[in-house]
Amino acid sequence: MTRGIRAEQRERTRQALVRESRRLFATLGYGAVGLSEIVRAAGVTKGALYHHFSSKAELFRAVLEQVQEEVAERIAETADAREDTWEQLISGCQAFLTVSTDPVIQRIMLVDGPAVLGWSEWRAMNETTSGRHLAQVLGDLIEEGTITAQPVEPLTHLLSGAMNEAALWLAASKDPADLDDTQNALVAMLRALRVT
Amino acid sequence: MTRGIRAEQRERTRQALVRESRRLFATLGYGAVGLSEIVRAAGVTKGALYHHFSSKAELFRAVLEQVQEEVAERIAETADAREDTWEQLISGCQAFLTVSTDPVIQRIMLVDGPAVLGWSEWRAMNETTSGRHLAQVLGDLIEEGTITAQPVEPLTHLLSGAMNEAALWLAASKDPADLDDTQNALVAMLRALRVT
DNA sequence: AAAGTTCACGTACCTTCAGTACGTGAAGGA
DNA sequence: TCCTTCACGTACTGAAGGTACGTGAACTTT
Repeated sequence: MTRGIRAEQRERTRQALVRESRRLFATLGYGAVGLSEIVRAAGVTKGALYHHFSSKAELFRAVLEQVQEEVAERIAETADAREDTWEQLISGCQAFLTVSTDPVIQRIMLVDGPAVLGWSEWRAMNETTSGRHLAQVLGDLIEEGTITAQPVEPLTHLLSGAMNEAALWLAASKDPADLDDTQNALVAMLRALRVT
Repeated sequence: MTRGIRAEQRERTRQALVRESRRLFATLGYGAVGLSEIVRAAGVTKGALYHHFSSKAELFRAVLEQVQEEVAERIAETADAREDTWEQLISGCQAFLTVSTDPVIQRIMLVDGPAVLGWSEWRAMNETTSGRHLAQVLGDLIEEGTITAQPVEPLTHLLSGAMNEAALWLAASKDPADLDDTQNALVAMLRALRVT
């Protein structure tokens, strides 16, 4: 079956819009990028943009969704290589710190994301991607008795926030030893959760 | 000595601008508040606003500064009541979680702050207020041998980020037990830093 | 295959917003 | 008393996000 020449073209323009706006949002920040700049880079007009997205914020939302999925995939890839649940947690956290050092991911996912979409919506999106993996692993570890029985949600937010902030700092830091130091401190804190 | 009727009036308008914009930024968010709305609420015109602040972002910066100082003061108040350095850390962290639950502080300090001023500048401001207290106490604890010797900065960012995110979650949560659960989990993680 | 319908845009326009240029009148100094 | 300074107010501008409507090619129907 042919996919239809029209549907094909539609998908191409949509992808061009997402791709170019992702690049511009990442380098200049959401607020500093105008729609005219985006459509010029994508080779279309504002009419096309508003045919695909109902607002600038929703275009950003589409970009953020793409970024989130990429991050989640790369983390899951690393974590799922391990058999032991505990080691999945450790390697997953380390993978997050490594991946999130990318300035592109930083600006879109960690800085502009909450401000543009509002924190609660940003949280909800996170929950469906990389946040779910963390909560899942933590829940497994509690169930198998590796870490102390306790509510999962507070723990998830504490760790997620710690890693977000650490990633932002690491990206701006110059000393390459900082990454090691941070990972060591993080692992020490994680170990605190284990039953003795 | 008279302070001068002109300097007095100047201060009054400036404070009115900061006060009203703080209220509006907190309720609607930085992006959704227009300057016209602010000057109308403050009872002045845009000419006055731009006489005091060179841009909308710098007005926000003044507001954020005020909020940061208030938060830092309230935390220092709680922490300094304790003699033991370790207990200063614990009570300070708990105070932060309590204070930062205020939605006004949330939106300005944690959500819009990094996006409007950029993360690095936001970090720098934090460092001069509440962030300094945390780094100070952690440094003291390392020096007195209470917690394991390690670089202070990674630790500071991990904890700071953990508390920021937890505060945002707590403000949105409905179960009052969440606060206790979070504080327990946080204290458990802090205890992990102690030398055995 | 011809006529009708849908749809993926392009064009032109509107509204609102941050920011600026300049005027003004009262406060302060000489 | 005259001159200067300064804390605003007024009027305007450019650009931004968003909208109304037109159009031609792709699909559907008969």
